[in-house]
Amino acid sequence: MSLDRRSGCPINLSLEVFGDRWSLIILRDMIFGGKRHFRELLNGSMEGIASNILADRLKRLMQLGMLTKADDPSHKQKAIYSLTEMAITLVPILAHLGAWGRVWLPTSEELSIRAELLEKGGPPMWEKFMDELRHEHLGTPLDTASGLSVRATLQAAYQAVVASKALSASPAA
Amino acid sequence: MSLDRRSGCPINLSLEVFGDRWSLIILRDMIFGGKRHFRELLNGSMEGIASNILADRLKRLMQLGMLTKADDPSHKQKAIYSLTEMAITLVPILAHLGAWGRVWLPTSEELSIRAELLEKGGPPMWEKFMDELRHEHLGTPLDTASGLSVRATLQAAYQAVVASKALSASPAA
DNA sequence: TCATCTGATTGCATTTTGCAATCGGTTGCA
DNA sequence: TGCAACCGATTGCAAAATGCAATCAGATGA
Repeated sequence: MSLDRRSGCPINLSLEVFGDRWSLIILRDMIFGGKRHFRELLNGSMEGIASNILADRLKRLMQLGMLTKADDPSHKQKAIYSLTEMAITLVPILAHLGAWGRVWLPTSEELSIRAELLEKGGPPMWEKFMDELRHEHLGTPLDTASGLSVRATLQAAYQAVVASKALSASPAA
Repeated sequence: MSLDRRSGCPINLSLEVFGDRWSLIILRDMIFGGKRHFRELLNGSMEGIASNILADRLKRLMQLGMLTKADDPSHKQKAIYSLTEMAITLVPILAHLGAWGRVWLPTSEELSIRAELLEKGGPPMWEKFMDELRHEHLGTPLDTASGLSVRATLQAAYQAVVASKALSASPAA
């Protein structure tokens, strides 16, 4: 996990940033899950990252300029991690990645509904989402004043699928 | 490099397919470089992959359904690797990845011109490119009969930058 | 007071990687 | 016919990365 710089190829350099098994997972949880704290990332992700790997990746992502860290005013020990613009602009890549995975890989229905929605929303939805992330993480004003946030919309769709699956599994209570 | 299936999340599953340092590099060289043989991939890529890693990744990508392998009729020992539709549909992801890397990472000018062109071309150019790849690798007919192939276009742009840089480096012969 | 939670760190076994040398078979050329 | 060059790999080995569990000191809440 060093900074080789094997070549100046854009694809290669991108891979050197997040071409490992965990960096993008962490960013995914921050972007789509709204996770900001070490413990949230440690326990919250389904994949179960180890704490030493998480610490290493957070440090690395900060060195690379993808994250910043700040003290949480509400708790002297708590650190808040924020996405930088560099990380926020990964949203279209994550959207494509999710769309591709949904088509070609054995994704679970609950988890792929969000990828489907994000794909259907297209660039306008991605832009709106990035604006919301900038507001959350960089403190920029939200110019588009619209009701439900993209994250909440995606989460609601997920909950709906989970609920409907639970219902069909046990039709009567 | 096993097939964990840590979770059914589309992004996670995608990462389990090409979330390592070499798989996407190999696919990049096949897609953009037109490489089809083991030796071409071994010696052709700037990053210098080791032969055992290359062999391992080719095997793995075949198991995952991203590549197929066939005998080269012209040479009893030669194997030809082909992209499957699953791999060809990575083109938009590679385009986005290149575009992102070009903005945020210290890419070399020669190598980033292709990413820039591919980004500017947008989905229509990607579709044309994918059609050409299907023709090369899957034998499907080329419905759009247009002059220069996308790969040749990108390559020409690359050569032009290389030539202009060489000129400005040594103005007179 | 004291259990719990905070962001980590340490030690250790396992796995993956990178590198160089090598393999048996094929080909093209003299 | 000889032989160097090339074909797609394979092997051995050292170094690095990973996964896992235990642990840390300080802060917090009851």
